[in-house]
Amino acid sequence: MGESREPKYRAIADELRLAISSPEFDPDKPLDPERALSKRYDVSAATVRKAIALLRAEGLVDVRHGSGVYKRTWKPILRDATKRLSAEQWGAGRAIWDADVGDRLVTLGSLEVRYDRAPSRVADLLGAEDVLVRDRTYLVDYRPVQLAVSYIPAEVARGTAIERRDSGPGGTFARLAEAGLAPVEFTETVRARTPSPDEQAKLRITAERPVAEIVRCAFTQTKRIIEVTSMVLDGEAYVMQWSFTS
Amino acid sequence: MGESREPKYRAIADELRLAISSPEFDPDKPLDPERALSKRYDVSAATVRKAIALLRAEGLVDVRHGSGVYKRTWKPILRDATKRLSAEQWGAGRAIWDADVGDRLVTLGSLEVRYDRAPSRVADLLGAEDVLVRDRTYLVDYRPVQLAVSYIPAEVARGTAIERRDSGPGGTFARLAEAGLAPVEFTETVRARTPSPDEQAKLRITAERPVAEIVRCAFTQTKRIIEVTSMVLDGEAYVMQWSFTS
DNA sequence: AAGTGGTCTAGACCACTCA
DNA sequence: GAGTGGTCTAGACCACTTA
Repeated sequence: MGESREPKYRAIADELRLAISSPEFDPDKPLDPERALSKRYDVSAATVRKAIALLRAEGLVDVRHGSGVYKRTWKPILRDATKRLSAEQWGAGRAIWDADVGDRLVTLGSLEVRYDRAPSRVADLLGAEDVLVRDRTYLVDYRPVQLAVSYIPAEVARGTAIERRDSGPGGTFARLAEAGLAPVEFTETVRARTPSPDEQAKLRITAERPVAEIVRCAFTQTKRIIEVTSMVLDGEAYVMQWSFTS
Repeated sequence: MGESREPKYRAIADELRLAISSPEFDPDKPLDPERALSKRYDVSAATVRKAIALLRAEGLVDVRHGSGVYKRTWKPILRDATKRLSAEQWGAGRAIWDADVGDRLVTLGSLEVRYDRAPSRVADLLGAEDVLVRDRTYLVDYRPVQLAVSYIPAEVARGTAIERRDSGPGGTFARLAEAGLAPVEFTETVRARTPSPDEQAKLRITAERPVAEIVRCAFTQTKRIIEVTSMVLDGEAYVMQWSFTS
């Protein structure tokens, strides 16, 4: 009996998923520890671990080494790239996912500004090797959710507020506009992938959890790429949105 | 000696990653089998498996049960949502990733058309419970890379070519236009996440490999949502792109 | 100090592919 | 049938958190 085509670790993952999906499940209390689950389901510890690894990849639990496995409570952040364009008119109040609409406290975790050589791909896009690099991390509720690195040709940035940590009201784009190089068109290129070891450390996620990588090119009126930004977002933390006309 | 903060399975993954990254590595020949690697590195089979699981999540290898582990050779497909708008002018020839520009053979793997009840979220968006569902799978090189499910209010689709498997020249949108319901504005909402068991089976990927879920709402001139499509893309197979103005 | 998750071993047996 | 990956066991020891 027990048809059991499904591996044990998947069956256990299914049960745990169901258990924590209840709204009554207290997110401040850990799940039963691995050893207890191992006894309850009468399987080896390794099998329980595989089940938990699955839930972890799905973003349903946070694992704290030495402490326990906790239900993850997280409302994703809505990143609306084209908000200024049309979101209020077309998309408002019609969200598919239960996401916060940008009003959540997104804070700057760290910021480093330096002159450097651009990575070859970025250099190709910008048509410049020497660049100003603005490298930063964003936090929500003290949790890192996004890495962003911007590249601007050094000749453009030199002597402007762009090279200061605080680039002033309106930020980098406002300064570019003042220099007659206002970005008017943007292209965002996106991949869903697994994080590099470096990104895992900075975002404090495991190798199994997906991230979205967004590379944004900002074009001036003369179709010159004036700024390139590479962003890496914790996949579970964000919902991204774009609007466009046919 | 042997500082070795790095777990063995990561070190082995690093070595294998390096080995297959060589352009000379023959993608038609499998890597050395697990048992051989286990001997070579003097570790248990489980440790080798963990290393290979990592490469698999990164999309670097394809594992064929009973056959072996193969280097994955795959150029991602460029999905340019706003191509008609501006890609030729602004983005052309300036790609960050080495992607095929849509000319690759993307074929229909399966297509099912039926009338049904809409999932509650879709019903909310459409303002209709009874819908025509167009459910399809797309292949590239005989490999499933995308699942797409479209929902159109039943009252709109009934009696038009939309309810036929072949919806005619220009497809569904052309038929909607003929009915005076041309989609003119689109909102695409995107998440990077892990696939559900069903999606894993259909896309033939494992739970660790990320997918991108895109929900597209098509608006008519009167700001009515006339069509909702949910797409699930193999994250490693696609590069997505959007363009917009400030 | 006690309890948690993280890594690892040395096996066993099953499911699948391929010549 | 020989060889491959997939699941699983019953341990051991280490790293980290909490009190």
